[in-house]
Amino acid sequence: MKLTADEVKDRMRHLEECLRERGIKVTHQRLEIFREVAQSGGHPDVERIYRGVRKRVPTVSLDTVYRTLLLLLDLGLLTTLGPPRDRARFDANMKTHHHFVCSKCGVTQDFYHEAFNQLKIPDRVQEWGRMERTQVEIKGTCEKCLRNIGKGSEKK
Amino acid sequence: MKLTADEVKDRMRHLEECLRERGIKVTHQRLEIFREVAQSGGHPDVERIYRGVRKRVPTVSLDTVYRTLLLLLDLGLLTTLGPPRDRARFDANMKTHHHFVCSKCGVTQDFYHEAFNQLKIPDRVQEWGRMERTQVEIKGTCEKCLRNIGKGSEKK
DNA sequence: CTACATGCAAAGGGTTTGCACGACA
DNA sequence: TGTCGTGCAAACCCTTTGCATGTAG
Repeated sequence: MKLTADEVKDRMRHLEECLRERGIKVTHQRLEIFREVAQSGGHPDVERIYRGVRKRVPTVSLDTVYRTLLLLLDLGLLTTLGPPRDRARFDANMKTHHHFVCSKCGVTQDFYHEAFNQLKIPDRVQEWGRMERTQVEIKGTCEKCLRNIGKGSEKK
Repeated sequence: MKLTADEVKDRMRHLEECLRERGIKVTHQRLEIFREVAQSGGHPDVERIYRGVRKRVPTVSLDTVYRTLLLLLDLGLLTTLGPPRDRARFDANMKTHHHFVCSKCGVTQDFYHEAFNQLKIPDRVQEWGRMERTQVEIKGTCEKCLRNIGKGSEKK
């Protein structure tokens, strides 16, 4: 579920704005790290983002990637799958979308589905805080893992 | 969202059945580790489960807790929040339920809501594998974190 | 009795932190 | 030019693994 080239450009502009507004410096590394997540389809983890960015910024360090991703999370420019922080996998797609997660191998597929975008949140839940995004998460076993059943562990 | 005492007993019986069926030994540790997750409300992580079990089985070791939780996942007796394995938080509540996750502090609240239990999965998604559970995940900011805004970081 | 499970300790990986150098504003 | 960001390396987790001992079946 890749963003288009134009969408990426928009998001980059938005990033620069956000940074300037808050007096946070616009560095080459921050731009490229964000670009890497925005361009990538899928839900890259830190390691994958690091490898991608290094192709364009060979001197970037792993801890800068960590620090930048946490910064982008705080700014609300990225989200994570599942609870934040812990071994996170990042997502720059802020359009409402939904997930199919394989409970064997953990692979996560995005999909769009209009009917899932308008779910009414129960009133008592509304009171727990400020609601920001509603996503449907379907857990199951992906085709690949189904084929592997009985052929030993496909984990990790 | 605690299970009742009776539900815990049922789940324990079910666990013993599952283990025996597969010729896996029913040990004191396995029973108590499962009980700990089943009894606990919330979504304990490994550390918390370890501390709880140690009150009743003081000699249990952390790696046994890890091994047992992975075993229980494989048997389908537990689930995790978000993708499996990575820094998992466990859930023994296999009834269909939904989550509100605070994107600041990561706190996760369960809720039941009948309308969310019967969502129709799009056909093209059905084809990706075997669908097992559909959950709605609402991300937002919890009351507590909203009150803390501007008072410095409330993270971690 | 035998195979499997456990506990211990050490190794392995991922993430965070402290500090001096370098780059944006 | 001053301040914030970066890179490096070491520290700090959390998780997994190897092996001898213990125990359920």
